[in-house]
Amino acid sequence: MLLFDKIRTEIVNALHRRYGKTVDPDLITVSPTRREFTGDMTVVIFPLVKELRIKPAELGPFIGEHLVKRMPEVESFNQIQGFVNLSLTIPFWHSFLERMLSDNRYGAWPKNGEKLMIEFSSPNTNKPLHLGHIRNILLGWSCSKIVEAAGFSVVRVQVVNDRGIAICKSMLAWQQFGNDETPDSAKMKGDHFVGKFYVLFETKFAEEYRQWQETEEAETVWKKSGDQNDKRVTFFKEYKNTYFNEYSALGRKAKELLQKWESGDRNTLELWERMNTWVYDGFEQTYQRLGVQFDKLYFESETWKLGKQEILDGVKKGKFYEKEDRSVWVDLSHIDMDEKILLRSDGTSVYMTQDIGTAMLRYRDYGIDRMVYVVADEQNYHFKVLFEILNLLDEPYSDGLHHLAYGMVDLPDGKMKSREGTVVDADDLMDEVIAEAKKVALEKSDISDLTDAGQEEIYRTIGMAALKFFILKVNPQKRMIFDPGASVDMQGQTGPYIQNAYVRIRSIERKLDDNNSLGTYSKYTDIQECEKVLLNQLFIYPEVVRKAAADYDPSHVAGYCYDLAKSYHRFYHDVPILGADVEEAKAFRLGLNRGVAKILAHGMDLLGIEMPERM
RNA sequence: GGCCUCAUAGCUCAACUGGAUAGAGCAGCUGCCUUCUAAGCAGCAGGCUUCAGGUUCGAGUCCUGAUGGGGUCACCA
Repeated sequence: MLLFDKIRTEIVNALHRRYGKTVDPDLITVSPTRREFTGDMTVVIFPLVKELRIKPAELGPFIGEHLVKRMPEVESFNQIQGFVNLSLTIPFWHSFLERMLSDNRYGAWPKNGEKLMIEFSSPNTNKPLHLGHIRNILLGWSCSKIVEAAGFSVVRVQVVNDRGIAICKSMLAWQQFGNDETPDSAKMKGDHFVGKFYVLFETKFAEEYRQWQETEEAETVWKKSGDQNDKRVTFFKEYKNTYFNEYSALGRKAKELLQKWESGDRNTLELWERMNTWVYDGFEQTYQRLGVQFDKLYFESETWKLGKQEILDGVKKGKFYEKEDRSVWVDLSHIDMDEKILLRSDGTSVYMTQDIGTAMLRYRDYGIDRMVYVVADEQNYHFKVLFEILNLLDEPYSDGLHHLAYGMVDLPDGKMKSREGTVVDADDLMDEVIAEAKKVALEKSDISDLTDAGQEEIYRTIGMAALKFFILKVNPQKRMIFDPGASVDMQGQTGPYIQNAYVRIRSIERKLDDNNSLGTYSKYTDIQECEKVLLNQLFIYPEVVRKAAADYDPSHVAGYCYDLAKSYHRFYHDVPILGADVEEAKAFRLGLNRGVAKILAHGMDLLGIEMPERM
């Protein structure tokens, strides 16, 4: 922020002139003054004390007096130990408010000329989206908005995992037990419909496996395993994968389908396309309800063969090496990492191969400077390796790679497990929060003069705000516990609480006369504590955006919006706005009113949350 | 077991990246609606920041170790 930098520069110059030493501006921390002290900006001078070997009792007054003298914005200062608190002048705050009200881009930073691609969502096409995806999608979307506000051009993409054994399982189950049913005939959302067959496959397979365990063949396998320390049940639990690959009839058929798909069998491809289309229809509805869009979809069915050529080129350049069995590896032991396989001995690709190819393809498509992957933290190592490899290959964007790793979402009683049916479905969840919002609204609010559609729209807005805010307020890195009960809370540190502040503002605005002018407040000097707090917070906003973008962390914005709303509620409670005793106070408070509304709406938009006019 | 990561009020989360007396919400208890939307405001209570050392003017934050969660160590994705 400009003022912060100005203060730092002034101090550096003054110290240089007085003591003949040039100090690093980064040594000087300038931050908003904590509420319990008087002042607006605080300079921490401890580091300077150390550097210059001058007592705080001498250095503090010197810096304070200098800033008061040299900066017209600085009115006075006080010092407590190593903290110099600066108070800014009232004209400064007046002109700030005027500036932020008239600047319709306030909060956003100028274009920085860089292009950033962000990948999020990236679902499999065999199951509907669940709570884990929701965290991913909300994070991805919000980050994309935040970095956009911080000056980047943004490309939003997802990689759709539309191939592989999983979708083949759904296809097989549909062929065998589907009776030509379709989402229409079953009156189901497409993704749920396909997911139903995936589950059906797993059920049938589990049944088959259980029966097989009674056979002599199974008995022989068990005895041969030699691992008699384990219990029989434990053994077969772990043996499941091997069974699928070597003995299971269903497993064999599913793998046959996969082979047919890979060899381009027409019937298989048709079915595959048909079922995937159902799934996309379903996903699209979910994305729309979540309010997110993508600029480009990359499909694994199109990218899975990419990367192989680059790997072979890399071998020629000596970046990778081939083992005796012709598999290709990269050696990262020089940076304390393992060897990693890049091509199988039969020459086929692995996940890493494909990711390398996809990265290159994206660069060709868009010429990006930065690439952000929103993927759960269980894949930390994978991305570490991927980035090292792209680095090794001297890819032009390799300095701008970032894995936005977020923690998994747990339920109050533990992990979500599909096997135990504890997975929280995305669509159900949205239905629930909206229903809850409606319930609460029917108790507390009076919007009955609106049309039914208008009312429903408000319930939707409030419910979605509760859900989104509940998820985004948590630091992405951290594992979070999702308590369904708490997620529909509408009081306290919640989305609806913030919306309520906005609605109060809008209600006041509506009561204003048609001439939208606020009146002049330049004579208003008796700024109240609760007003000062709002000014300070509005002033900080661009810095919050910058920091959230630098950290790829929407929780900074969420926390900020909550704090601002809280300060507003207090302001609203403590001072009359329309009924202010003097004209300039009314004008000033209306200005604050409007400024807060503007920033709340802007900040919440960065979180992908809409603001209602009434609630 | 190796590596990575997390641990803050009963619960869910903050703490401007090393700064002032660690803050919010929920849950519990008290007050405040004839006045701009009470989905609000104010107050009470709740803490040896998991433990033990270290670094320095100063540590929830950095270093070492311990304990306890989670992740990852596939020619799976």
